[in-house]
Amino acid sequence: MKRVTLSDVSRHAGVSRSTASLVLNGSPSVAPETSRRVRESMKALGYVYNRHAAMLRNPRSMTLGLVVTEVQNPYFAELAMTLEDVADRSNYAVFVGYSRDDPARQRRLLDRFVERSIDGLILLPADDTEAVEIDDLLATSGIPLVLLARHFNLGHDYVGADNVEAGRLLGEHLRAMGVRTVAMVGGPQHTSARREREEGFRAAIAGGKMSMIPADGLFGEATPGGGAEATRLLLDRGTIPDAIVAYSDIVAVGVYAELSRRGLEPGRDIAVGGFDDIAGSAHRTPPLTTVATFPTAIGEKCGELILERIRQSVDGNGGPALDTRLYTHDLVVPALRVRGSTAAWRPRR
Amino acid sequence: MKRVTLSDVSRHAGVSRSTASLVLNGSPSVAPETSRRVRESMKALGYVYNRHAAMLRNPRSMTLGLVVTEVQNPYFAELAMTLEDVADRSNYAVFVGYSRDDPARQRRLLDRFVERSIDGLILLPADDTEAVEIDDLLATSGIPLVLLARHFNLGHDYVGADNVEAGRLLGEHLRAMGVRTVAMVGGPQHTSARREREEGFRAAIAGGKMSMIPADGLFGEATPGGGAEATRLLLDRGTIPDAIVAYSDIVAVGVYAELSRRGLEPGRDIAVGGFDDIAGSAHRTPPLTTVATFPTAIGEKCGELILERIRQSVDGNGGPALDTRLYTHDLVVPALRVRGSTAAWRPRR
DNA sequence: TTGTGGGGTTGGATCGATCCAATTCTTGCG
DNA sequence: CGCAAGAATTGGATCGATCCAACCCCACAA
Repeated sequence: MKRVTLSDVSRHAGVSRSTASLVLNGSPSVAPETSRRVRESMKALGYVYNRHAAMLRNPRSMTLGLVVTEVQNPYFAELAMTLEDVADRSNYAVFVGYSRDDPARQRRLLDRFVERSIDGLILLPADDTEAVEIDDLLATSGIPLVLLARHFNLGHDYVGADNVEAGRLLGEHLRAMGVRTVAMVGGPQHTSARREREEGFRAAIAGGKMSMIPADGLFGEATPGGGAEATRLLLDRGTIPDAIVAYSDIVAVGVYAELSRRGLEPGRDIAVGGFDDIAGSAHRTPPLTTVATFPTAIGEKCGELILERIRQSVDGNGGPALDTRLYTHDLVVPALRVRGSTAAWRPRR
Repeated sequence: MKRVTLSDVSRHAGVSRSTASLVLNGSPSVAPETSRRVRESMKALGYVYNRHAAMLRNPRSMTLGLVVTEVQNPYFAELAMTLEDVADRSNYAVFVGYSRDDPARQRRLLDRFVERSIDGLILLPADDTEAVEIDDLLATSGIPLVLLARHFNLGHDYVGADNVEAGRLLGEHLRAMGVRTVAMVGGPQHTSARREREEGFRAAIAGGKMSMIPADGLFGEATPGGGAEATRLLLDRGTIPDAIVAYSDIVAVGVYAELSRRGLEPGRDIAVGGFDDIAGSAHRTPPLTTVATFPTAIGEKCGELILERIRQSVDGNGGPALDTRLYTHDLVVPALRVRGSTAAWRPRR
């Protein structure tokens, strides 16, 4: 019934507690033979390491915190899974929390994680996150932070897609296709990702013959339902654009649905574009033109970056370098995937 | 730079450490006025609770472990998110790990969680999980376990869909539609879910005029790609069945794609059915007939059950009741959703 | 022979909150 | 007035691993 402790192990192996501890941490100063004996005793007694006890003396918890808004969107799911991969490789455990775009809940999660002394935090910030709050929470606790996929200011490390470039790619493509009127639908209004995609898109079509239908009221949840709803509102306004750009592929699912419901065929009557290139997009009918944003690469880089920051905060003993240090902003280069949803479209004469 | 401790707080408030601790734990025996003062000192000094220190004396870590295979599948994503909801409500933090259907990785995750003394574990077991291994890991550590969505034997608590019933519902529907030949495609071969869905389906069509095409080799990843691949293999065999039953809605995405690629229209040339009723399914073209399996309800019940077991293991001080206790097997009742992918289909004369 | 150095090992103090038994302070009652 | 009962508070021991300075032992050089 009682837990096996390191003392039990050391007694069984005929050494001191200290030596057993050194064995655990793979110290080179312990004799191979001793190490073997201790390791055997551990197995024999069924010893399990008590990380909580260790943590009282040791600054490293080997634990990361990951807060994302949700994971129904396969794009976020891939980010989360990749980050867990990186953590797994480096023997970290991961606390996860879903903010559901609610800053209060996000705050609660962060408190809970800090209480458990995570070594580093990866945050995909909720819409309307109060930057200050996050800032001083982490400043006082000294926990390194990397922002993921969205950012609220540039005073933090950040890894995400180059959304401006992504918007530009899609804009240029549609322009080359001869699209004249276009609307952007869906997506959380105040996020950097939404803003940047639109910004890049506008830049690409600026000065041309293409015009953009104002997006007022066409924002919404990044879900199939949100996409269908926004499309409904758009088409109810009376004019039918040449093309619809969905905030993301998951939103495009709803765009397709609403078009079909009205007897419009996506890709023939209206060109449709998306962002992210999630697993299903190539398998839609018609296959969806989209801008791949490589969540696996983003997750990978984000994971490596937080591990790097943790290393620095430990051996650089958190000096004042923090203030003057240049933050890393890693923007992963997107790639256009032209498929049937735009390729088959022809301008009306 | 130094961490604020409970001693600091108590000194500041002019009480003893013990009293401050009592305040933290909301003991009724401390005077309201004292409590207020201590709480103020905490705020003033910026105290953060150190759960690791507490854990040395206190058996509860207020932390759960959740291991699922993956989360790209929105069905699993919903399970994970709902479980995190329940945990959040009860002030638990959640360790998460993705086994990717790899038993070795699953084992590694569990070790990592046990080391950090989780209070309870929720496991969506990997394909080919060694039951014994899990059993004695948890037996020696005394951590309560609830299996989720899949089970490997009945000697554990389990919450999932009633997959047999789900299969039966879809089988009866197709039978009523006049389907004569049908194939089931996709899904991980050795899981209880796959087996049970097929079992229920077969039971429903037994004795009728309907025949099932053997599924040898038609298993695979539960992804759009896996569904497309299995459908390709099936159709390459030469005969075209009246209906295809996808292991899950996410697999059905691939089935649709492969049919379209061959010029077959899902819902008209071949009826298609799925399982789970994920968010996109109602928005496909044609909308997908499926059996809803209510991941939110399952996650909810699963979360409540593990919390219940934790409560029992604490105050029932882990007596021998464990051996004779009856395990809970909670099967959530599924519901058929008839949509265009079968409703529009008509038998060839 | 004595001194030096280093590989290997050790005891004791320590991290920060909790538990327990003991203590002080009130209040009420015979 | 004395004493019991309860309310509120407290000091010290404790959980289990880590850190640190000290130590032992033996080889080797002066």
